[in-house]
Amino acid sequence: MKEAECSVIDRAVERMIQVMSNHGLRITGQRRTLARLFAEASGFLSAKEVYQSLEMKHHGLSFDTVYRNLRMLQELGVLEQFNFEDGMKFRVGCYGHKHHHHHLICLSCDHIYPLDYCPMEHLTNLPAHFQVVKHQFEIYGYCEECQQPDNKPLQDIVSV
Amino acid sequence: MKEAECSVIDRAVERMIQVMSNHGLRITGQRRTLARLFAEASGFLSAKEVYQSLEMKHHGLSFDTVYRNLRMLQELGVLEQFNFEDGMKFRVGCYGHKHHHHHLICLSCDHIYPLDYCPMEHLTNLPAHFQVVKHQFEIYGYCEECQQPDNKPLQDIVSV
DNA sequence: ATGGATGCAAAACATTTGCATCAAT
DNA sequence: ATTGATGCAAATGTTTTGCATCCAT
Repeated sequence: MKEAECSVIDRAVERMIQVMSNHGLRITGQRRTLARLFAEASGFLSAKEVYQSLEMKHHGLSFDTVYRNLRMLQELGVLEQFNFEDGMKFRVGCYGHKHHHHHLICLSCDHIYPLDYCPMEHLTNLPAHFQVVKHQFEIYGYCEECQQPDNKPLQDIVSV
Repeated sequence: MKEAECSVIDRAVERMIQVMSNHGLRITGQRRTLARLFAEASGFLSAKEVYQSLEMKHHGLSFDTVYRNLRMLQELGVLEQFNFEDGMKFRVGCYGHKHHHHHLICLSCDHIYPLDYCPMEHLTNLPAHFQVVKHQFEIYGYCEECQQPDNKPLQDIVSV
């Protein structure tokens, strides 16, 4: 990893730690590792993936601590939380990214690809009195490596 | 309920039952009630809601039967399945509707409002080699009745 | 030293599976 | 009568909670 990238990540880590500290929370080793994990992560992480990653450095780690810290970081606005096909996942919030974007998700290998398109920017006929808080836009399918002719969904072959 | 609507629903029920029958599945009383429930439902239903609804007519109903039948109908393409904020929900598939659409979901009262806009129709820069199977687009916020100034998400008041 | 963070155990909740029985075909 | 559908119980997986202990402040 290049030095420039390191300092970007380091700054992201410090920013997350600062938020926790500003809120009177204590900076434990696990929270430091957790912050670094998300600063370095390119995409979304599930609670299980976070656990498995932290557990390498912190033996005897328990799942509830992971959940508690994920929830805490989400409530502080540091992490974003989204329901995917296979469960809840987390990533650093929007302002930690260059810009807002969405994702193509491969149903076969679970890889996530960024999509530089946001439907909210193009949406015209939104009802006037709905106060938008957030939105979710995900495209599911098969990436180049995983494309197979027999990956066709069942709907296409059922006659109704 | 008007007669015309009844027959539309009746036809929807018969169509669903026909699909099950065509696949060699047996038409039990519960499956008949289940088909009618979804034919009459306007929006999405959770497994729990389905259970509670069926349980009124079928005493001693068990949850696993509900799950088995929901999964079966989803695999047959009769039902669509989506992960919402508060868990998995089901509704009759697209072709059972007038046309494809998305939803505005109220975070306060859980009501779902249709949105006649599909981002896939306007999407221009989709990577060439991604084979799209399905997509998800939901807007979360507060509907007219539920709007409150203090419904602001935490992110807006946290300085990072 | 104080109070928040942790690990442990156990609870809560949603979903799935094995198996004996029951009922649609 | 055959075989799939059901109810029951128990297992599984995920997330939460209570509590004693530990450690960052």
